[in-house]
Amino acid sequence: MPKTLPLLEDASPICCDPLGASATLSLDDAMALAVRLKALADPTRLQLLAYLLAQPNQEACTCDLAPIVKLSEPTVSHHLKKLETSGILTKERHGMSVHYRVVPEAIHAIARTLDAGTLDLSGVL
Amino acid sequence: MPKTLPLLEDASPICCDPLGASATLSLDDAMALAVRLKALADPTRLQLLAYLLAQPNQEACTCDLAPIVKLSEPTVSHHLKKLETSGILTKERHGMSVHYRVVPEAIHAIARTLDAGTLDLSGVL
DNA sequence: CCACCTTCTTGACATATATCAAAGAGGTGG
DNA sequence: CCACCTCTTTGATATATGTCAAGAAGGTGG
Repeated sequence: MPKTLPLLEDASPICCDPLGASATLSLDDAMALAVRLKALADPTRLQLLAYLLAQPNQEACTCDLAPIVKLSEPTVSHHLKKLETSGILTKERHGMSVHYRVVPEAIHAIARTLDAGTLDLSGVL
Repeated sequence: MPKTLPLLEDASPICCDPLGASATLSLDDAMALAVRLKALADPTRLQLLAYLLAQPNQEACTCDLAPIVKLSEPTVSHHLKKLETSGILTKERHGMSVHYRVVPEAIHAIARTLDAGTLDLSGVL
């Protein structure tokens, strides 16, 4: 008999109803959205993205992007890869250099999900 | 004489113009936006937020939120604090319990910044 | 094939983050 | 004041992430 009043042995706090109902956002969906937001949630990547958005065709090569953020090229390459694998950029070889281009729909889809008021994921997955 | 052809000793790659011009997004601005996006970029916090958004007044107490994500209360408290210090939630004591409430304008401002096409920060800072 | 340019991968390291158990802080009610 | 409830802080730990140097990979041009 460890406690003075066992009361509800298992759990169930008193302050509020269980209502463990609707998870509203499954863990899978939450992780999928989090991956995309994580890709954006870094100052370096935001600077790279802002630069790309400001270019005529929203594209640039790595050698243009590295000086912008004043980091080593391997580091910039790492960031660009993260943006690419999240679907925010596409990459394309042009001769020796590689051009990264913005995928505006990807950013739009994330913005719309946030603005929907319910974190609805339709259109993002 | 380490190299066969020194050429351009300092730097300046050949592939593209320097054009180191417009940074388009200052490091300060990029960090400010990154802090807000980082607050959202976690599956647990997205689930908490989705639950709050689905509540009548977009608010709930910690004891409601912990069972939703199946994590310990200290951990949930940590996540809620991160959302609060990013301006995405507000907190308010009601007797023994603490109620967290969504600040829709904060989420809206982030969504608008992403959707603007230039990562313009007006309205977010 | 060789020298060179651009980009990427690997390995190493420091920092940041998510998580929990234990203890503290704030509040209610006998 | 004391027992209890709710929530947060602290300390510890494991994992993830950002960064660079060094070297590899892909491509161009003599």
